[in-house]
Amino acid sequence: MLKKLVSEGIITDPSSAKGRLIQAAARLFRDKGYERTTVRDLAAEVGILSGSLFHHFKNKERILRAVMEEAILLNTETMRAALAQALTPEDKVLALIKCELASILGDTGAAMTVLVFEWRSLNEDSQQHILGLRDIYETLWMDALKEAKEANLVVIDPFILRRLLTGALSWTVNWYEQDGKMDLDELARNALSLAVKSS
Amino acid sequence: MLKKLVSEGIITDPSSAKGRLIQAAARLFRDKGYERTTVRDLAAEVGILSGSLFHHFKNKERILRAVMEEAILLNTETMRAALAQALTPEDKVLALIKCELASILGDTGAAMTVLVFEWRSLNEDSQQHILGLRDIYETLWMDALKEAKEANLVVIDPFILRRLLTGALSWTVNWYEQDGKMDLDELARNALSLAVKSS
DNA sequence: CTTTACCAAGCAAGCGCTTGGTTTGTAAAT
DNA sequence: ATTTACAAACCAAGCGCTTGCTTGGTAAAG
Repeated sequence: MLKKLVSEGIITDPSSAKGRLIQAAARLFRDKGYERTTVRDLAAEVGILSGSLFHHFKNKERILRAVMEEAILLNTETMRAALAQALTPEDKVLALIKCELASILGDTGAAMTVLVFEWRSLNEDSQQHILGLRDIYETLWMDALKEAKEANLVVIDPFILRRLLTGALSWTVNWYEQDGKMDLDELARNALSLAVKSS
Repeated sequence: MLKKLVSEGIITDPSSAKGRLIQAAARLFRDKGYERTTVRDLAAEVGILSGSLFHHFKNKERILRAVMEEAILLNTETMRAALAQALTPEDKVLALIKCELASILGDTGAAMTVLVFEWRSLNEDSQQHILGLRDIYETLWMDALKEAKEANLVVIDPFILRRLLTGALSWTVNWYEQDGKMDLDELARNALSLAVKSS
């Protein structure tokens, strides 16, 4: 999945200098916040001087944008693949919940957290750009929830449900412990029980 | 409610210079973020020079702390008052949901948003201090949810449920429109339907 | 011999905060 | 009623530091 996207030029190779920079930026932006992270912090993390950053990105904000963009693109593809395996409407919703939790709590977690918490630091153009990518992602969700609604699995309006779910799932980053007693699948089932009536 | 807390010295009078400063800070911190808001922005908003801020607060971080502290104190009292009126376990949960939504989407919304999004900008001491105030607030929630669980209104573990709900409700600040077709009560009922089985 | 990736040095602007002094509000003393 | 005393609120100026970013040049790779 990742390899395919890299070879297609959609996502930067994580082993390249630029790719390592994006990953380091995701971690730093999550841990210290975008504003509190200096270009010197960023450069030190990948072993270069601060001025050299601007060979790869024209300014600091573009680094933030790249972090967010690659996270969305990767997770949209992951979700599409998972949906292809799911059969029933309930399976699809569960698959989406699992994917979203995995993206938030797994490898791309730093970038996803940045996507949620550092939105304001993007300029108008970048916000518009990322918003476009998010629309694709959100369409996958809405299609699945509408289908669940038609199957009477869901009582609330799908739009409202999606938004309440977005909050509930995003927030897990603030409390869920990867090594605790509850594994990701159980968390996903708990979240599903909020959304659907049966099961 | 507010008057009582002001007269008891728990909350700063919003019409005083310091009070207006706290309210302006809440708005600016929400709209631009804490780091992006300068002490000059802050001072201009209340019509003084930047240096004069430090007569009221010893540093910028203390302003952030005051914003958060007063929001929690006020909303804890509001919740306590609402709980006193609720009879059944389901009523209590609905009352808490309404209170939390009102605090996020109403007058104290700016401060509550800051509380969620600017946590990292507090120093260690302040985080500890605010955490203590949050514990009181959260205890009210946990008592109500445990009661609902015992009454078989709730299937999930109350701790997990509270955390999923926290996210779902906090997130409303990013999409709910005050003047849209759905009023706060209907939103609250939708949120309740996530949490409890009946109704 | 051109392109890519970096370094070395530093600039201009903006930041939080300090300092010393002036105004304003308040209340007791005359 | 006027004066005296004092603290609270604010101004004017600017210091020391950090910030994102630029510039001109070098090393290495193909």
